[in-house]
Order: sequence, then C-alpha cells, then structure tokens
Amino acid sequence: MNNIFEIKLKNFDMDATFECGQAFRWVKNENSYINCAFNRVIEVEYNKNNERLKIINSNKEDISNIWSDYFDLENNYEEIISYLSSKDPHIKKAISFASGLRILNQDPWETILSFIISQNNNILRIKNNIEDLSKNFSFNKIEYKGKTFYPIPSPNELRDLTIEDLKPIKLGYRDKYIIETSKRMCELFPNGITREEVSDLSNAELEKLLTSFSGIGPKVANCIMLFSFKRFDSFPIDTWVKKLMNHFYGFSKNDLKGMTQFANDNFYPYGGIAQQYLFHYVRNNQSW
DNA sequence: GCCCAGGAGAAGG
DNA sequence: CCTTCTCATGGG
Repeated sequence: MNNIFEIKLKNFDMDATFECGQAFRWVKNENSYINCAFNRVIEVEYNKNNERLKIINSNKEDISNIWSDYFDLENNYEEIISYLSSKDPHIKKAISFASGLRILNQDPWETILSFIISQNNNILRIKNNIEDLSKNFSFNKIEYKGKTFYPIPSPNELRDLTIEDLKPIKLGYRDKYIIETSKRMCELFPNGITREEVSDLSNAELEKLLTSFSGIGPKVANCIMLFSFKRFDSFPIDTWVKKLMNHFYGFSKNDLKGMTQFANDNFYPYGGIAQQYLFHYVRNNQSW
C-alpha cells in the first residue's frame, strides 16, 4: 500500500492525545483512531515497540504539508517534558500520569467553531453538537471504509443559516454566536483564516482579534491560540483549571490574572502545554 | 428538583 | 474597572 506512512515518534499516547478535550472528532477503533479534518479522512495507529506513528489513507504531500505539522513533530516533547517537570512536583506528577500527551496543531476554523460550542458545555455534548452540525450543513462528504465522514462546515456554508435552521442541532444559546462569527469571518478572512495570516500579531493582539468575534471570550480565545495557532504559552482557564490552580498553587478561584501570571512566570514558553497535562490529570484521576 | 459542564455577554455597581 | 445574572441542553 502506498497510502500508508510511518513516522518515528517517541512516547506517543493516542488515547490521551485524542481524548483529552483538545480535539473532538477522533473516533476510536480497535487499534486505531479515525479523524476527519482539513477536508480529509485519516486513520492513525501507533506501535509502542518500534515507536512509530502510522498514518493511513494519506499521501506524501499531505504528510509534509498538513499532518507533520498537525502532530506537532517540530516540538521536542522530551525536552519540554523534562523542562516542565523540573518546575514543581504537581506538574511533574501530572506529566508522568500521561507523558505521551501531545498538543495537536489543528485547523483554525474547526478550532474556533469547536470552542465556541464548548462554552458552559460538556465534552460528550460538544462532540455530538459538532458532528450534527457537520452532518447537516457540510456541502461535502467523504467515504472511508464503508462509512461516511462529514467535514466541518466552512464559514461560507454557515453564514446564511438562521437560528431556526440550527434549532435541531440543539446548540442552545450558542447558535447565534456561530452564525454571527461565520458572517464576520467571511468578511475579514474571505479565503479562510490561517496561521500565516495572523503570524505578525502578538499574543495580546491575536487574543484581542479573536475575542472581538461573537461567542469568543478570553478562555475560548486562548484555546484557539493554543490548539491551532501554535501559541504554546497561551493558558486557557476553565472551571477545571480554576479548581486545580486553587488546589495545587493556592490561587483563589476568581484570581485569573494571578493564574495567568503564574503560568508565564513558571512554565514559559510552554504554559499551554503545562495546562493540558494538568487539565488531563485532574479530569482523569480520582485522587488528585 | 438540584448541580455541573473546557464561559460569554449584558447589566449594574 | 469589577461582580453578578442569564443564557440552552443533557447527564449525574
């Protein structure tokens, strides 16, 4: 088969990486995961013994142009883990709980859409909302192994919908955010928003741009920056992070400025990666 | 019935 | 600037 590619990758944990709440469309099979993103469908396996990531149903161009970047291969996680683990015993414990967790550099629009939906919501319902939205409003579909996959609908595919159109998806009050943000995204980025188009913006400037869209506040903006714009020092603060920052580091639960400052002082330039290890640890460990 | 979920926006101080 | 209230929906 010439559509299978293997990439050397040490210490990779598919379950942690695909189910930690950074991405919402990976579907687990017996020994693999399947995902629809960038208008493509790929299947992924990981062999612990020879430390190889196998990407199925792709091609050489996509591997170098999309997926190498998507799996964040340019970051050396051995060094990052070592650096962060030296900072304090809490982050060290969180990292050792799932050291094969990696940040995925996702499609910006998919990430924007996903995290607008994520507000005041739970991960299972977020997944269902995104899937229903794609099934109902994507212009395209992709067949793979006898199943149909629906790409994330683009801003152009969503901009002319009404709240009544979105009612069956049961997005709750978030439906109007999606319509308004789709409209404005078409105006500001008619060719789609990419990492390159905002590369000259500082973190503060990018956060200001993102929070100017309907339904995007500080937390969602930081998730978008971390999970699709390679701003690895972004530090999203949600209910779990508030709880963990209080429990581990003694911050009062409304001291968001203090938490952000702490992340910059202690984890820079990888505050977002530290956040994801901590987040995953407290969500999946009863006795933290 | 209550509370919570990867919060944001609006209103009021 | 800050704090508090409201916003759909579904699961525990």
